[in-house]
Amino acid sequence: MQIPREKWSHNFGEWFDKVIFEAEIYDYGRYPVKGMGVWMPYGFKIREKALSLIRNLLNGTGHEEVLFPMLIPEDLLQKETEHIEGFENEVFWVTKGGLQQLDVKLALRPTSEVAITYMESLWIKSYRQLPKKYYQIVSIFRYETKSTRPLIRVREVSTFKEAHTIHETYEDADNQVKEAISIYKKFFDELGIPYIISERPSWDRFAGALHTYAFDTIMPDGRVLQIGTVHHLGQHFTKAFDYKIQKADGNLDYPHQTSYGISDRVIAVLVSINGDDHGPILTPLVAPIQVVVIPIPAKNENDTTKIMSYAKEITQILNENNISVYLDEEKDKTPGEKFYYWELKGVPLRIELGMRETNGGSVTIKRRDDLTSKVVIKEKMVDEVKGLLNEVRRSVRDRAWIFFNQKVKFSTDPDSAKKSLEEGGIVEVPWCGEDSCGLKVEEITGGKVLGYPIESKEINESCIVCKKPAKTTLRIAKTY
RNA sequence: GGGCCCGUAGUCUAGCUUGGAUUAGGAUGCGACGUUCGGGUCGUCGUGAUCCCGGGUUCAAAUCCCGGCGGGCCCA
Repeated sequence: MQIPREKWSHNFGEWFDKVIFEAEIYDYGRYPVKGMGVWMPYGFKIREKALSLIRNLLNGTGHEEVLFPMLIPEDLLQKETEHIEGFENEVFWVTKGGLQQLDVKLALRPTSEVAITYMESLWIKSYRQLPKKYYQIVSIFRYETKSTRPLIRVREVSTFKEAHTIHETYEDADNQVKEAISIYKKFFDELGIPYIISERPSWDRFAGALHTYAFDTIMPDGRVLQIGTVHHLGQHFTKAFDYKIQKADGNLDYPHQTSYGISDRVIAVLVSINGDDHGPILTPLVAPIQVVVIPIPAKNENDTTKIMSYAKEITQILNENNISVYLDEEKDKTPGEKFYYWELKGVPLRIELGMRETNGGSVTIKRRDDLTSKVVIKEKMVDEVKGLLNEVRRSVRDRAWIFFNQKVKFSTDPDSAKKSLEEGGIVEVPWCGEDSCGLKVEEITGGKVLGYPIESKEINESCIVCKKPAKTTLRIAKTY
């Protein structure tokens, strides 16, 4: 049996707000500052699992975790004019200390390029110290004025996983960009989040970047969400700081940098991507509880006592085998009520234990994703549970990719492109490579340009706007 | 950037147009007791609201007017 996905797909906004609130993931809209929410214990655990995955990936590739101050003085932020222009409308400022007006305003970091470049200029003087790869997981702030949304468009991104690297040459930085992309691929693959990677067009690059590559995914309602970005910064920031290093050949030159980051949105996607009308289905990798044990009381107290002690035994076995398990002993709730509750929490597997199982020395294991159940004897339970956790993980990931791939389409004329956009998802159109045509595409289709593939595709089509031979495809979508 | 809608217990909501007696009603949640328990059991009792904030009109404001704050939607 498949739980329907009506509300999930057709009424996604409501579904999402309800789920993160009722599943006690993120309390949004009640804390009295616009655009800021509270991570509740259950959500915090999901967040931690995702963070530990990215930490492992970054640590394993020579990145070192650091922690910079949250405040950046105005003069530092203004070192790089293009950069500040890209952000100036959305910076939060600290202007007072107590009753005193500050001489130098302090910005709540919107991102950390300038802060990190400044310190790098003090720490790193020679090519022999390069490459250097730093990262930090911190809050960043953006003064969004309207349409804030929980986890998706917030004023405080509370888990910005930002990496900053510095290199001797352009090529070294370019290779770092490739490594970053492969790290992010692994990250999203592990989490079972489908994505498409595009190079952002010139008018939509990160302020101060030579190249911006972005990971985008498609939400249940068909709108596209940016979930990760990788920037080749070139010498932009090091020049602004007039920061040179000694190169291998003895000359002094500005080092090259990259930066890349992933926001809270990854949690929004984790919760949404595998959902159905009963709630989310958390991939076992991030599920705070992988297995919930639900005892089914018997007709008489004596038997019920037996069932309860059997349930405890089962719970303990799973626990000892490193499976995160929770026994729902609540007496005043009926099993049915518990089923709904734990489905809303997205727990991937549940074990139902009644008189049948207790007498038979067996367990009934039910999958959250398709509600199929399996009865196995106690001795085989641990292997079976581990197998099923992997199975659920694989199966929700496949399902997510199928959903995603169905929503990526190709159009050669504006009308059908526009029509496809209305249906949601990403539309690829042939493009000559000119910015003017790219901007025109947004105008004639009503979509937003995501960018173009990193490896240009050979296509025998003519540009959707100017009809000259197309060099590549341009991806457009309705975005968040 | 332009336009529109909304704000009532923890949550959802009735009441607002036509101001006054509905004790601001209900559902859900929460607590207690009992009853149930292989997909949201039922009943009784209890708990819970500065009707977003400030000002104005009025004998009288949840209700009308103005401002603010907050939430949402559409267009660009």
